[in-house]
Amino acid sequence: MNERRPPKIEDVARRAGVSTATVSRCLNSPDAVRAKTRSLVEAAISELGYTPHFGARALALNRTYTIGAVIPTMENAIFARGLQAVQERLSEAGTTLLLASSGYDPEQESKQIRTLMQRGVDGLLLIGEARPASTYEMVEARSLPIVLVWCNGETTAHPCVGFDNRAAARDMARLVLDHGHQRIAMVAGITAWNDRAARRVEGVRDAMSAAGLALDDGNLEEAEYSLEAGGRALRNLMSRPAKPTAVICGNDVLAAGVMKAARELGLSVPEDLSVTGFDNIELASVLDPALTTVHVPHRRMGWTAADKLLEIQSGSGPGANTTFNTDLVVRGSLKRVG
Amino acid sequence: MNERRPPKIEDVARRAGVSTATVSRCLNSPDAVRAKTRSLVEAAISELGYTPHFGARALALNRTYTIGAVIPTMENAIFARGLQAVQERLSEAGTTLLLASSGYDPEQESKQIRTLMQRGVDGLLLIGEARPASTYEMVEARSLPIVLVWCNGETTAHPCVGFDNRAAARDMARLVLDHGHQRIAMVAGITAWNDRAARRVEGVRDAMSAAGLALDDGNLEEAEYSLEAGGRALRNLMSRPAKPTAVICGNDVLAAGVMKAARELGLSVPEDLSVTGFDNIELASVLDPALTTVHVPHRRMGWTAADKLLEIQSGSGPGANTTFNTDLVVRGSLKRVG
DNA sequence: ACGATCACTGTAACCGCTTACATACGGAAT
DNA sequence: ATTCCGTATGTAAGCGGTTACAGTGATCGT
Repeated sequence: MNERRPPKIEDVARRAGVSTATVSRCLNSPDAVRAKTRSLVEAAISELGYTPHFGARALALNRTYTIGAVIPTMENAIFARGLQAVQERLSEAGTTLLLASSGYDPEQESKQIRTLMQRGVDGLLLIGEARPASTYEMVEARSLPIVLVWCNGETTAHPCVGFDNRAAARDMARLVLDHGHQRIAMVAGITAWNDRAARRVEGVRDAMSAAGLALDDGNLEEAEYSLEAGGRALRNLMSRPAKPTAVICGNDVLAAGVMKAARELGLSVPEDLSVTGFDNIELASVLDPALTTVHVPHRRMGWTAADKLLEIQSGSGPGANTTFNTDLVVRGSLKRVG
Repeated sequence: MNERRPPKIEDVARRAGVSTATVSRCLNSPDAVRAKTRSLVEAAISELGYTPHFGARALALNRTYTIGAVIPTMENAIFARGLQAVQERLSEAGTTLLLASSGYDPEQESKQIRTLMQRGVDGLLLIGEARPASTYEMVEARSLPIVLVWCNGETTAHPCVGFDNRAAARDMARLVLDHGHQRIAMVAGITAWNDRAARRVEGVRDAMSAAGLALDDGNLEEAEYSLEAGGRALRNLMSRPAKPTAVICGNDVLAAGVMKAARELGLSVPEDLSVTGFDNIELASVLDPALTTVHVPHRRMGWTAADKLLEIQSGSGPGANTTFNTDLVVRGSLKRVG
């Protein structure tokens, strides 16, 4: 019943006995108005419960205090944690995060970016560097600030905050090799339009070639981001002549799927099969045996990305890329052989 | 370099040789304009790459085609999946989801709601029913449509889409009792301002009382939503005189923490200790043994909530609450005793 | 042939806020 | 006292859409 329209700046002005300009100034540059006037205005504001109209502000300023992010999926924990960090930082700066997801599909991603741009976001946060040139062009046409996360800028000039996926995967593969494994297979994420997955494959390949081993159709499986896909991949690998003694996975979820399938195949981990993951999500620590994986500093990545976005937005140049170090987390799923 | 300002409706009008009103009509009520004119305008629009200014639209219509949601946390999968579904449905209807998180803190939640309201969201989606009256009042003052999820409206008149947490927990407890357990403990989520957690405790208590058993300080632990907290809770329970043979957990994450801690304590699940969860997140199926838990139809809940929100928004009344059924998922972590 | 009716389209007011510019005022310098 | 200047405030023109209302032809009935 009580649906009276919300107060506007004019109502505040009238009540405080000043002009709308003064009210606006109280809100946007408080020092420009005398302390006495200001307290008058502030009283009126709180009595009326006034709050500026978002659309009107966006129109007048051509600025929304919103940054948009497109992540591959909300359903899995990897991005959620990083984004949570981004959000924390942004909200300290009075900026809101508008979140969309693409389902790992570059076309969907482009569509979502378009939507975000229509809503006038002040900046864009995207995962990884691999996407069609047309997508980048669309963003550049509006010269929107953009920051890429989870990558280190190997193939793009856009500012990046992330880590070296390739080096991290190489380290993990070396670790597995150091444990005496020779028949090593990899279950990777889908590498098409996913540079994180692709770099991880390259990293593993680097280390294996250096040891005189090959990673090829015979011992490499790509699988979408799910437990089931990981399981299928393992079954495929195990149906080949040279069964691996270790499986390096492109992420923890695939590794969990692999471990589950191994159990179903009657293989015990790590006695019959060593398994490693990537990301170090919570899941990794509750598996039995616990998963050997690569720890990625999600939260620091998120904070830094947010900071960088705010910087760029406020005019200062994008500055250098930020590349974090990753750490190997050695747990029970990896065993020495030979 | 190419930072020319985006085209406005006037540019389109000029190019198509019509007035801005006609362009606007082409966009908003296409039937009101002659087909020939329309194609002229549409051509101009696509040549210029015109896209309406969000803020201007919001100002003129006093409507943002945005609905806001506040969830306790993005970091865990339960809400992510439901929200993903909400988003899918909304985006089909041309509406965007603006997401915020409260960290399970009612004060934070209120703050986030305020922020969303300032941004002019057309509706609100909240988790659960328990929150300070002042929060509800704030929303009602602006007569904003609101839908609650994950609950069944026991304590509120607001429209709800969810399930009966109490009944589901009761079913689970009965199942455990039917397996012969007598010394049963519960590790619940924090129940303050969290009706889901509270109802689940009540449900377990219902079933136990009916069996002549008590759930009290001696065999009930509350723990925040994390593996570690679940582990701590189990250690507490196990340090008491009457060690339980089964632990019913308020959610899967706590259950995973309990199972991990059990392992560390040298207890094997389910031989020494049965464990059950709630939510049936992916995690439940990769645990070893797999977790007996309650399946909740997250996706359908999300879809339905989105539909209801759109309905209310478009004027039709809120209609009845929707209550989904839950299912017990029986897996290896629960064993018969006695 | 003429007015009535209908289907489109144009004009311009308005949505609520910001801000360039004009104005008013008080005090310091002359 | 007059001029000048800086500070605080007011006035009003946008920002880019939507839409009530007015206007314009074309069509139709008589």
